[in-house]
Amino acid sequence: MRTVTERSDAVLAVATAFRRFGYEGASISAITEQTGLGKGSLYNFFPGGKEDMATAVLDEVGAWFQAEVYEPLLHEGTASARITAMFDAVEAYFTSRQLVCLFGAFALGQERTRFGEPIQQYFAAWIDALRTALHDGGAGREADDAATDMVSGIQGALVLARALDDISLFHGALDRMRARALTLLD
Amino acid sequence: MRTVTERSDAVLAVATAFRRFGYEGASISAITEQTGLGKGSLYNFFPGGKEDMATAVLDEVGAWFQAEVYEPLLHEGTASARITAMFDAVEAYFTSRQLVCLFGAFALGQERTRFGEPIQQYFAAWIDALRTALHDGGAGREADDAATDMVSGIQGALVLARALDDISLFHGALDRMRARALTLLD
DNA sequence: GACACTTTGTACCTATCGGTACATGATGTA
DNA sequence: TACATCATGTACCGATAGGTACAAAGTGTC
Repeated sequence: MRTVTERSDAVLAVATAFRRFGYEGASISAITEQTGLGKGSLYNFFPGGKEDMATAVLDEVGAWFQAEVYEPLLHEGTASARITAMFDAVEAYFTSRQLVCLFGAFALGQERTRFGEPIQQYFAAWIDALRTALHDGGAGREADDAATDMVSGIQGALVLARALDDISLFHGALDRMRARALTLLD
Repeated sequence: MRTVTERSDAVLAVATAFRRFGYEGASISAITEQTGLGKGSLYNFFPGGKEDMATAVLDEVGAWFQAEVYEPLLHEGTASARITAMFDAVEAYFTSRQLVCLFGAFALGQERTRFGEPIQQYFAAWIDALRTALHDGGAGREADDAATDMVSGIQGALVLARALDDISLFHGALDRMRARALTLLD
């Protein structure tokens, strides 16, 4: 029997493959095995091949962050509630995805050349939204540095937690950042 | 004319190739072009092939950090001088190496499986040495978290500075960490 | 149930992958 | 200067890379 898939499901499956193998390490046959999709399906959904797949994956992840992280940071509730919600969302997101941020991982390799624009956009939008929330909460001049430090701190925590294979390092680092954010407000 | 190289020079050249292309992205022919060494030389110096090259590179970098960062953190001068020296050394090191920490980059990809042990060793030794210096300087119970936060913070700053292609983000982040370290001492 | 359209598996292509073999050239030591 | 040792370039290998072509099978619409 032949199972039929839609593109949006394929994107999610391919994202998992990239998280596991990296961009260069994800050969088409590795993607095939990981996702259960044959070459026919992959090249049907992504006519541009591997680069097309990666673009679609980055788009999907970027859209998710836009809707679930950046937008809420700008609009809903008090500043401290918005910032707490950001940490909660991000913690749950990466915890369920092997502690891999594809944008961060791509930034460290030569993939940065190919996908520089979406990578830049992802981090710039994140820092911008967080800075706004911090500013709204009365963080004043510190908002700028604090926003970059927190986004950077999350990336560093992902690296270290993976390196030492200890997820509690990730949770601990986020807890301390949450606490620091709250002291900046009030 | 034939130019003759020694292994230690080859290791440094190969390291540059891995920084530029990543482990999976560094094909033998790419390494050949980047380093100027032919296959004959490469497989003479590194009989085990690519994995052998990476092991040698990680060994070299690990030894450099041991001698230039961890040891000084444990021995020479006052705690604040030792910690300042660490930040200076690390800042100069990564600035002159395209803002790539090979251990961090490998930790984010599937290379982690292959090189898990040296990766773990690198970060554990770093955190340990820094914690000791902070403790010596009177940081008390905070020394533990501060040490992991700083090592993690450096990794995050590398990611973010590369992602936004803005080296000043790296310098700025390190300046703030230096300042924070000093407030923990005294 | 006919028909257009999308999804899927398979066979096949060329280029490049990592790696080996080995003759030739350079180097240091006696 | 003879000789052992180490470094180097080149030719070659099978396996796999990413990608194409296309016929068969599913799916939605009327």
